[in-house]
Amino acid sequence: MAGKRATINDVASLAGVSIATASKALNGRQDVRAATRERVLAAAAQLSFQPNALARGLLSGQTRTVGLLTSDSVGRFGIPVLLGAEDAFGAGEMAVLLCDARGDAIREQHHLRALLSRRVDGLIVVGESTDPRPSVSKDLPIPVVYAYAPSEDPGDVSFVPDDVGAARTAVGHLLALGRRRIAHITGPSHYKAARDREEGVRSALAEAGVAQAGQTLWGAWSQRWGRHAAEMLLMSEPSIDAVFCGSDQIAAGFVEAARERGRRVPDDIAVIGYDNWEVLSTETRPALTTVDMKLETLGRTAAQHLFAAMDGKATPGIHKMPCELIIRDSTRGTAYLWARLRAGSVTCGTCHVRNRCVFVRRLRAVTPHPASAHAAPFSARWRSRRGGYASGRCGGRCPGARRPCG
Amino acid sequence: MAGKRATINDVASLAGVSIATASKALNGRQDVRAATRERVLAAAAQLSFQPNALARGLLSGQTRTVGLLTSDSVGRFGIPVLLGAEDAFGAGEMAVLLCDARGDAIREQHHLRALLSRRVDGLIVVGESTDPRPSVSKDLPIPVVYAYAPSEDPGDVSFVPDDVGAARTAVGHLLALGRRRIAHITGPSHYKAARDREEGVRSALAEAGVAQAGQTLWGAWSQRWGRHAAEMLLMSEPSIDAVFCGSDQIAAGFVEAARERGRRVPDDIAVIGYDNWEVLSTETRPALTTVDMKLETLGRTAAQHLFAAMDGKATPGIHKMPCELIIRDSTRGTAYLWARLRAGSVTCGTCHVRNRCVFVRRLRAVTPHPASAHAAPFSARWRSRRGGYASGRCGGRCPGARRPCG
DNA sequence: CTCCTGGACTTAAAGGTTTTCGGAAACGTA
DNA sequence: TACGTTTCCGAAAACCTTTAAGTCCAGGAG
Repeated sequence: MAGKRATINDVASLAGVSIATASKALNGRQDVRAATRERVLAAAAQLSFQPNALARGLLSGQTRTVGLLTSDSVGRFGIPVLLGAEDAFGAGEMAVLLCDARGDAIREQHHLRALLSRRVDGLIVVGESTDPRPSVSKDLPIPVVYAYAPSEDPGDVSFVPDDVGAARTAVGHLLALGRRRIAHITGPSHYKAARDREEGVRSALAEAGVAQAGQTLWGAWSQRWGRHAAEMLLMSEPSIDAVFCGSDQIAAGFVEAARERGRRVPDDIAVIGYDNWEVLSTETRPALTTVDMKLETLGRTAAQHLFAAMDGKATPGIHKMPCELIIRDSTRGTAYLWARLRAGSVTCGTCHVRNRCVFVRRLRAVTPHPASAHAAPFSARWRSRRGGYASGRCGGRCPGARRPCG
Repeated sequence: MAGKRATINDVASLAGVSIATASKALNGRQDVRAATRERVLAAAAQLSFQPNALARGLLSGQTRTVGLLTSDSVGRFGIPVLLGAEDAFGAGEMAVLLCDARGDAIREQHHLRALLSRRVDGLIVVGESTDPRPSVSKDLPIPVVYAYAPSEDPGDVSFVPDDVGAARTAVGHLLALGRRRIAHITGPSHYKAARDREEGVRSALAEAGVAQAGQTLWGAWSQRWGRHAAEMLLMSEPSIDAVFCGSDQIAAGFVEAARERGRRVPDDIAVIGYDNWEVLSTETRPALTTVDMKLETLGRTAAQHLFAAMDGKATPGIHKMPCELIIRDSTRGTAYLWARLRAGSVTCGTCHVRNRCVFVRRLRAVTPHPASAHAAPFSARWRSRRGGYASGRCGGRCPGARRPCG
């Protein structure tokens, strides 16, 4: 801890100029001789002067600070959004004031007042589910953007994942693999996310003229429900060859129970999860094909639009952000991959590089529909060195991969 | 969005008093007639006046804001600490300014300057591992507290989990269960956390005069390493009856591989994890006995000590925070529980209530050493209604339980 | 009557910075 | 010398709130 903090006054007197000149020199403005500026800068460095953001903000009316109001940051969904937003802001000179209301409206009002009194330049409200939430923007002197949970007021700016589209893509993937007996297990029906995904499933199946295998099973988001549902489903619909699950937890439970019942994944039943919660999706065997909601991107986009709104360029409405299907071993099969490859939109589920994975390149080189190209690029020796868990990995040779695969 | 924000000046003139009187009325101070105060308050409400925290802070020199500097909030460990801290601050009128340096020292310096220029009253630095990190507190005009990762400077205030003690407790639990062939699988040896836990294991075993089964296996924190290590260990030390794992991921991998090799958990081998990462520890079968580092408590404590430090009551040094062993099915066995019960420190792994779980009460009532009391309170019918996964749950009847069990 | 007391209110300063405007000096031109 | 222009710098206002100090007045005591 040092003593008193230096003010521009101290800098000015040390440099032998007035505070006005010091201010101009420090802020790189005109009307200061080079030699004088030099002197001021030297004095500032000597005193390790830090301009007082409070005084500056008081004068300019801008604090270069935004509020991040979350209703439940314990939830897994708020965090990535928060990080994406922090990322976008941090790139500039913005700071983030974090408030967690814990789902309590009173506490939310309290935090809102605190943020307002701190004169934040903008506000991001991030929710814990995709169900619409009450607007806070009424009569607020600053722009507000909603992330993950949209505002009930369509005049507000909201960003949500496109659950309907993602479910449609997922089911399309199963159909392209040739699966025709497709079941759907999901969470509680009072979640809009569950209902939206169900809508996507229905629409994709209807479009293909395929009937759903059994009824949609509504339950919880948990692994336990996945196991339970698997038992019920395998009893009532023994002929299913694919399942779309509303969460990775459900999918992990399903895979476990199915295996115990003697069904192989993906050979007998292809399984798709949701959320790309990596501890589950990449660590279970087989690794789960799953929907990644790109929540960090969503948060970043929300932050960028908040910037735009602070410049007066608001874009009202509920913006649906595209999700991405991450294809892994639980839907191994190449027909669909091949089609996506032509369209140029295959992403390696491990290294996250588009069209670069050795696996995909090999696939392109060999044949339009190789029967089991997925594990092909890897020699038995290489696989055994890796403990046998390497199938579908690209062996770390992807150029530009974020992390080595395998 | 409303127009211009009201200042205390507007309030004063609307109420027909001077700004000094308005300030006094608003802040509930003496020397204001009741009727006048009434008038001012009404005016403030009418204009929805929010005092400008900037101006207030400029004058008082206190912003009632603290900085939270994290080196990697993506890590699982930073988040709970952050939440605990936010919790402690939010209870007062403090706000939290969040900065994520992403492990980059340059960026950290940048954020530090930004926080300083915003005149935060204090700073919490939270790290992503328990390895000591460089101090930032040199010549800082504000108090700093380190959470999870301690500062290299022993003169700073740091809070870290007591990894040594937790490992000792965990191994003590295994010994009390009668296990004598105890192995240890953990993460990379360049992690202080791994080395500390190893020290705890060694000390507990030495104290009991029991030799460790095989060498400590150092690897990664991943599920894959758990599987791999299990294969190696079951080959080289087939007689093991317990394993202490450095993380829940390792433990989950171990359980999976052990089961495939025909070993039952916990009957043949008792398994303990670390972190109490609930998606793994409660959802795997059997649910994992594991060490909970109480990171939220750690964060809260750090925040409280920051308050104290802001009052000049700093408590330098590295404070080791106690961890808690959460006993679940993967070490099912009652001898040890019974001993802990006498000491009054058994916590139900599901509902987190001390000594209240039906299981524990039943245990107390029946016999000092029931052979299989764990599943006893549950009728076969109740279990089948629950899908058979209910063993060890208390059936939701715990008084004061945070959430229904089972 | 004066003096004192205390209550109710106002004035003014302070806090640190930015910005506008005016002043002074230097220089060139008539 | 007189005057205009350019360059550099300083004085002061502004931002909004809090607070110490001061004013004013009514009422009580002497």
